Amino acid sequence: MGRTPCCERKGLKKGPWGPEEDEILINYINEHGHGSWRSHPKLAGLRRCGKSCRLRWTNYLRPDIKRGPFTLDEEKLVIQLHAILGNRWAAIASQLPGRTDNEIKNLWNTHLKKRLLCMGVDPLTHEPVTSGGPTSRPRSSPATRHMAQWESARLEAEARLSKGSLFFNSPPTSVKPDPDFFLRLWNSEVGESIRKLNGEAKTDCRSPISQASSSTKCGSVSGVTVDVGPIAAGSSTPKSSRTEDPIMFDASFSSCSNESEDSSDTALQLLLDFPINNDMSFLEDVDTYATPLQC
DNA sequence: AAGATGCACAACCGCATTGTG
DNA sequence: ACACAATGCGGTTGTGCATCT
Repeated sequence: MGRTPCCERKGLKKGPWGPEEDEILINYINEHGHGSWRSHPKLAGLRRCGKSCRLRWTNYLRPDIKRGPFTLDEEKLVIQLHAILGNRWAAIASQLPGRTDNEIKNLWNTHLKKRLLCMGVDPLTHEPVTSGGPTSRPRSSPATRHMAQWESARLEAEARLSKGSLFFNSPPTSVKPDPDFFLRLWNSEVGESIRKLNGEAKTDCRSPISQASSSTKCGSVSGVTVDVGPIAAGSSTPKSSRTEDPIMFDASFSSCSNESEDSSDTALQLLLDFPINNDMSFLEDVDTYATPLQC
């Protein structure tokens, strides 16, 4: 579809960026804004393609990027969001201020995936590994059980959402489950109010989201007010679904059947109940689970 | 000490999506 | 409605560094 070849012109530099190039790019963007990435390198005097400039800026040079290792809260959040969203790194990154999709992707591929495997949890499905997988832990460890429980609720909810128009009023052709629903749910006032209720009832079992939101390290997840999107339109892409229409969401949410409510409640409840202080303690036990040799 | 191996991360590639005329 | 350009995104690769043998 009209894909434009990148770096097709001869003489464009590839590979690692040098400090001079970084400086040129930063100076140019500070002065002119990034504008059109395509015309950028030429105007800035860089022998790079626009795509390369954009990537360098968004993944490395942007001033709001948080460098340094991921905190435990951030890692927990990544795991939970991955269970909801799958490999949608940009969507996950949007919940972690200062972190880039590339960074999260790398974190997942180099650390978290292995650690989940060591825990006996399939990093793709977040289900327990059934056959003698690469785990030395009992398959029925609390973390495993809870993840399986969560996954089963999620799948159940997705199945119901996909077959029913009750939730989304989606066109008949749209049978794909919408994982964004959960993200929107997390970020919605509904989710927040339930989190609050949950927090009052069980202060020790707050979701990592709310925990992260109260943490100065992890930023402003709860600062997001309702961002629920056109559920009725059944859209599944983050960009197109961001219409910020809480009323529509509330209407859909409150008009759903008891069954659907049950499933979303179950899913949300599991999110809220996620045992961050206990069952996910494996994350803190880096020495035990970090290296494959010790699995 | 030197080579082999593994790991972490930056960058690239190519497809998908969105915007525009 | 269509074609094309621009941008976004996820998968993959390359490279430098650290650790191991």
